This record gives sequence, structure tokens and C-alpha cells, in this order.
Amino acid sequence: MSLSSQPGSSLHHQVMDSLGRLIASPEYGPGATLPNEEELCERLGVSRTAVREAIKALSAKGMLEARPRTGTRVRPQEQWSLFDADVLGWLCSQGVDQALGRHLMVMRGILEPAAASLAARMHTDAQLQALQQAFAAMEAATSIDEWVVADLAYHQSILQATGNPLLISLGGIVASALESLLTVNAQQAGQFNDGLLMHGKVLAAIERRSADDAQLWMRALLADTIARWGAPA
Amino acid sequence: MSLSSQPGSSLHHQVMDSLGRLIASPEYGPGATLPNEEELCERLGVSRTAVREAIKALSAKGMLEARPRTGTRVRPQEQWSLFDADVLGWLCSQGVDQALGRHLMVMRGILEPAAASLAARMHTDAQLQALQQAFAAMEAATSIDEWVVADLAYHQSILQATGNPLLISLGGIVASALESLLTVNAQQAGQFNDGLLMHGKVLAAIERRSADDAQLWMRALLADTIARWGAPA
DNA sequence: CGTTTTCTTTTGTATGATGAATGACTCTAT
DNA sequence: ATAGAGTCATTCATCATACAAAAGAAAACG
Repeated sequence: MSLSSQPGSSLHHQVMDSLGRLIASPEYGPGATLPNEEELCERLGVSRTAVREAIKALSAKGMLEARPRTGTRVRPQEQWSLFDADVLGWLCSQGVDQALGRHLMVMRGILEPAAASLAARMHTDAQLQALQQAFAAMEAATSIDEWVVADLAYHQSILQATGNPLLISLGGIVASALESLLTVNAQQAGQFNDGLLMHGKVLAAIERRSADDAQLWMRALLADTIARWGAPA
Repeated sequence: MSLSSQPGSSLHHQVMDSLGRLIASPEYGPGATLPNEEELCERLGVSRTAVREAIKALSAKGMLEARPRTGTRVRPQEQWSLFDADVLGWLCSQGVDQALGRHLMVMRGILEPAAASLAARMHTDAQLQALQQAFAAMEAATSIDEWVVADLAYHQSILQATGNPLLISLGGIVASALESLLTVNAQQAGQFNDGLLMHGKVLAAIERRSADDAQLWMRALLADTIARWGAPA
């Protein structure tokens, strides 16, 4: 329980991050009660103000519930804002819960093919252009880092092309959470652009507004991705 | 900008609710800056502590960003935690943005058939039992209110049966947001259980673990739902 | 005119005091 | 001994105040 003191920025933000990470860790099961404010202040070496604001932020994310006399307790996970970037980050950062990765991949398998189908039907010229540009960046990638960045941009562009802000937000969160889980596993370089072919197929289908093809190729792409890191299905 | 003082509970929670509703309203576009803390205190008649904690909570939901000297400004909507129950509630509560309803329905159209398919494959005995019970409650419903409650429970049971906590959380949020939008539209009673047949079909498909049938019937069910309130597609 | 310095506004952090809620305890009466 | 009522202590909630730090704006300076 120490402040990560990095650049997160403000103090209460650092406290929130520390506590968030702590709460998401397996040692703090649901229903566990946090130390009282005074003790948290001592342990973290900050004022009650900072601790309090951090607790308010975590409460806003559904992770905590504070009551007088009873103390501040961890709420059951099903009530957390699981699709909050911070919450998902804390869950992913530590012990790579194998189950979480599987569940995320299932979500992606649901969302992205549907998004590709929608994008094929709904995209505007500008959105298509952005997608083509992202694909070009993938083709041009020479390092693993470049490829990861371009890959994220590609998938994000497809989401954008659906025109559905909910889908854009959600897909982006799921994808980046998965990305953060995968980079830990340090996949091999060298053949990193094997999937380029299928990315091109999806793009082509979207270009000709073929919703079904876009969906099918996206499914194939994801299946390939799963196969590439050990099929935890 | 007045406190709803009702039940929300704690003061900062009420302030958060007031500000959240305000920020979500169309008059506060992205980039707009809030009045400074002192003025907010005056207007709301509370101490700086309460205002600050409310702002911290809203920042945690991605809606605000506070900086010294610059003030506290509203972040662009795409950075909000759209799948937070509060945020979605604030968006739904006011001017029933027609677009939001459409986007939510699209999400539901993506999630629920996939959930039905998964549920057919993954459900346990206990989960199936809960689903059967929920269906029985729908059959027994005699008032519109009873039926809405039972319907929500039915769909929630299907989500539970997928065993995917992410899907459970997400589907639940989307469904309840839609429900809150629909109840405003006060759909007709009388024929409220026309959809019972299809609910039964989905259940039957899940019972015999037929993933494809479950998915197809769920699609039909949702199409019927859309048709019933004016097909905003 | 461009650069640097100073200033001023706004949020960030700390501290102390008081209020309110509520579980735990005690004390009584039966 | 037990049930109930009343008291108490602990913890969070709220308020008020003071000072620090950041960052744009304005002024001073070369």
C-alpha cells in the first residue's frame, strides 16, 4: 500500500489508484472493510482530504460503499463499473486472471463482428478513408510496437464507422484491455503481420458495403488471433 | 440547479446528481466550464467539501476534468463512462434523445442474441431453473408493471446463464436503460403479453441447448419489440 | 517586438471542529 | 436469565479556514 508517486498527477488521483489496485486485488474480497480514514491517512502519508476524495471516486465507480460507524466496505464485483477504463485496468494489471481474459475475448467476439457488419452498412466516406489509412499503417509497420498501435487504430476505425457512440466506447475499452493483457504475454515478433491478409479482407468487404462478408472475415480474424496465443477458449 | 434533496442520501451524492444531470443536459456542451467552486457552493448552498467530492465523483466517471486556474470543464462525451448506471441514467432522464434510444437498441440487438446463444451452451441446472421461474412469472403477470418486472428478470436470467460477468453487467445496464426510456413512452397495456410466445421459444431452445435456435428466436423477439414501439431503426 | 517576470485566479491539500448515524454495550424489569 | 430500552463510542459526513501549487494574464524589461 504505497503511492505509485509516478505522474498520475494529483494526490487524490494517486491515492485512488493505490486503493483501486488494492481493492481489485484478490486479497480484498467483496464485503471486506477498509481501514478507517485516520489509519489510511497514516499509512499513505496524506491528509484526510485526499483519502476522502479518492474514496468518493471509487464509490462513484461502484467499488466502495461508505457508511458511518460500519466503515467503508468493498462492494460485490457485479456492482462495479466494469467498463470503466480504470476499473478494468486495475483488474488487468495484476494477476492476469485467466478467466478475465477469456471473458474479454468473448465480448470482443460478440462486439467486433457486429461492428464490422454495421460499419459496412453505415460508414461515411471520411470514416472509410480513416480506416484505409489505418490499414496502410499496418502494412507499413516494421516493428512489433508499430504494428500494435496500427492494429488498435484499425479496429478503432471500424468502431467509429458504425456511428454508434456506445459501441465505439465499449469496443475501444474491451480492445485496449485485451491489448494490455496480451502485451504482458509478449507475443513473438517476426510473423506479427500474418493477420494482415484478413485485415485486408475485412476492409475490402466494408468498402463494398457487404455486411455479411465483413462480419465473417472479422470472425475469422478473431479466431486467428485466439489461435495465435493458445486458445484459452 | 437545485438539490433534489429527496432520498439519494448523502449531501455530496445529491450534489453529484444535480451536477451530473446538469452536465448531461444539452445546454452544457463539451468543453463548457463549470462555475468555480466558490460560486457552486453559493448556488447549491453547501460547503466546498461537498462540491469538491461531487466533482471528484463526476471526474471518476470521466465527465469532468479540473485544472488549477483553468477551472473545471466538461469532457467530450466519448470519454464518459457511458456504461455507468448513473451516467446512462442522467442521459436517459432528460430529453429523450431519439438517437440514444436507437443506439441502445442496436447494442441490445447485438448483445442479447449472443447471450441467448451462449446461455444455451453454457447454462447450469440452477441457472436454467431461475430462467424457467422468470418465464413462469411472465406467464402469471396480470398487470403491466408485473410484466415489466418479470420481463427484466427473464432477460437478466439469460445473461446470468452465460456465466460471463462482463456480459451480465453490460446487458443488464443496457436493458434497464432501455426500460427506463420505454416506460416514459407508456406503452399500451392489454396486449402486453403478445411476446410471451417468443419468450417461450427462446427458453425452449436454451433448455435443449440449441444455441442457434436460441439466437434466432431472440432476434425475432427483439424485432417484435422494436416493431411494437414504432421502429426507430 | 519578444522575452521574462510578476501577479492573480482557481483548484489542490491540510487541519481541526462539530454533526449524524449506527452497531455495541449496559442496565433494568420481568 | 432474557428481552427490551436506553446509553455510549466509533466512524463517516459536513463545514470552515488556511495555505500551497499551477497556470494563464498582464506587466516590466531588454
